[in-house]
Amino acid sequence: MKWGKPDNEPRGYHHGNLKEALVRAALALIAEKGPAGFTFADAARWAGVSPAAPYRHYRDREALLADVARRGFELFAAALAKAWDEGRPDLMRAFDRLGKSYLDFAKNQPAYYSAMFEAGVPLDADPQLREASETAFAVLRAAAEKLVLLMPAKGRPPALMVALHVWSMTHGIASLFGRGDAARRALPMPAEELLEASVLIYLRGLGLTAGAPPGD
Amino acid sequence: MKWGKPDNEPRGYHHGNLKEALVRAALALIAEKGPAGFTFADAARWAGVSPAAPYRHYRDREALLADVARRGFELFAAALAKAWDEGRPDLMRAFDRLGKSYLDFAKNQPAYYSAMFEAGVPLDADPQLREASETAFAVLRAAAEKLVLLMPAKGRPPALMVALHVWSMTHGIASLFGRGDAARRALPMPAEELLEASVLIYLRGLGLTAGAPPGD
DNA sequence: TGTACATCAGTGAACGCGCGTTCACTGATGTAC
DNA sequence: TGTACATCAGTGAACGCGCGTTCACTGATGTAC
Repeated sequence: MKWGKPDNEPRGYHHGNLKEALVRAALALIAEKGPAGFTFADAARWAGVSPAAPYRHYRDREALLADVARRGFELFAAALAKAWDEGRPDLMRAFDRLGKSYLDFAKNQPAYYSAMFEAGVPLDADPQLREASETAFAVLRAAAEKLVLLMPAKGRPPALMVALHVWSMTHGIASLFGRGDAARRALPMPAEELLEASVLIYLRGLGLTAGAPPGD
Repeated sequence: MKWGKPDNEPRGYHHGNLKEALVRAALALIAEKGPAGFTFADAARWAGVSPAAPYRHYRDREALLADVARRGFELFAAALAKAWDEGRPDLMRAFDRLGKSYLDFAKNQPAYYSAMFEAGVPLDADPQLREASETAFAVLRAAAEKLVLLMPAKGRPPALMVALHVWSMTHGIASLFGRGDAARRALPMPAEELLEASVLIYLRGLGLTAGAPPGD
């Protein structure tokens, strides 16, 4: 599965799209061996260029990884925003979609997720990276803002806290059970259901749902 | 901080305690540069022996890491069991201690925590590793068992699910905000408080607390 | 208590390997006129 | 439209380095008698 390589049709002296190819190489290699499991030279080999070529596009391996993380956060933010859809048709349904979309991303884009949260890329490596990560979190936060407005003003919890809680639950599930690799634990139920139940119980704890208690 | 090395007092031909020293070396190096950031040779150097010496004790770097993870889970299980203390003096207080103890471990033993949850060590690398990890989780599960018994039998959720929920929340917070390194996000409140609030809201959602809503 | 011997836990030199990085280079592309 | 030239994006050879791993070895320790 090397969609970065023209494989048959041999390319000329110039690759033409090496930067993109390197990103794809990084993703493929992360998926295969984890974020620490590949080298700059590997990426070059995967893209079918000489080991010196990547230096035209990235200062070093770190910079490539940071770029992958940045792109990941941008895709992530877009996916979350689309799922949230400004809270339509109603907040509960939209919130549910938001959580599922988060898990979906972790499951279907494990390489991006890895680069974003597990590769140890410092967020300040690149202002654009930090910005992308904040944009993604802003979606969650905006959703929390709207949610807490459903509560009576008196005992209303800080929206930021609610956002952090939901983020933690979701990331916890994604990171412990979300992916299918060997290091993860087996689960008696799908991760999506585990998350949905957890968020429902949490929201009920906030007084936000009138639903039946779990188990009924 | 090389407590593994006799430093001044030069040792003889035999190290005497190399296995332990290698474990300490791994912990120190993980703390310094992350679980992927050290080599077998590094560990030997840190312990002050030749690069061939570690082979007398571990098949390879993976085996060393797995041993560190195993020891980590054993310490972890002991800490959790002590905090839970069979639910004394009452379940709520004991449960609160349990969560705090989890976060404590993540914060004070980041190197162990890393080896256990982030180094990608497959649990089946070693039966003892798997067993240790299950012993740790069993504490959480036993606590959840007792907790759900407080609920009316009718709408009682599966204890396993409750245990997984709490584990996810805690691991999520620990992994996103628990440690002080550069890759983590800043928080408007201490991680312990964030967790405590989250668990309280969750338990209220289960109908388990009569406490006031947050913010009052 | 002494001695011979087996076993254990280290040494240090050596190897092949792949990595990161640099360098002068060259083929391809774009642009000014 | 053609040509000269600058710039760009690759090459490939080279380097020093540290790693993982092996090997025959040796010093220290434990034990049988």
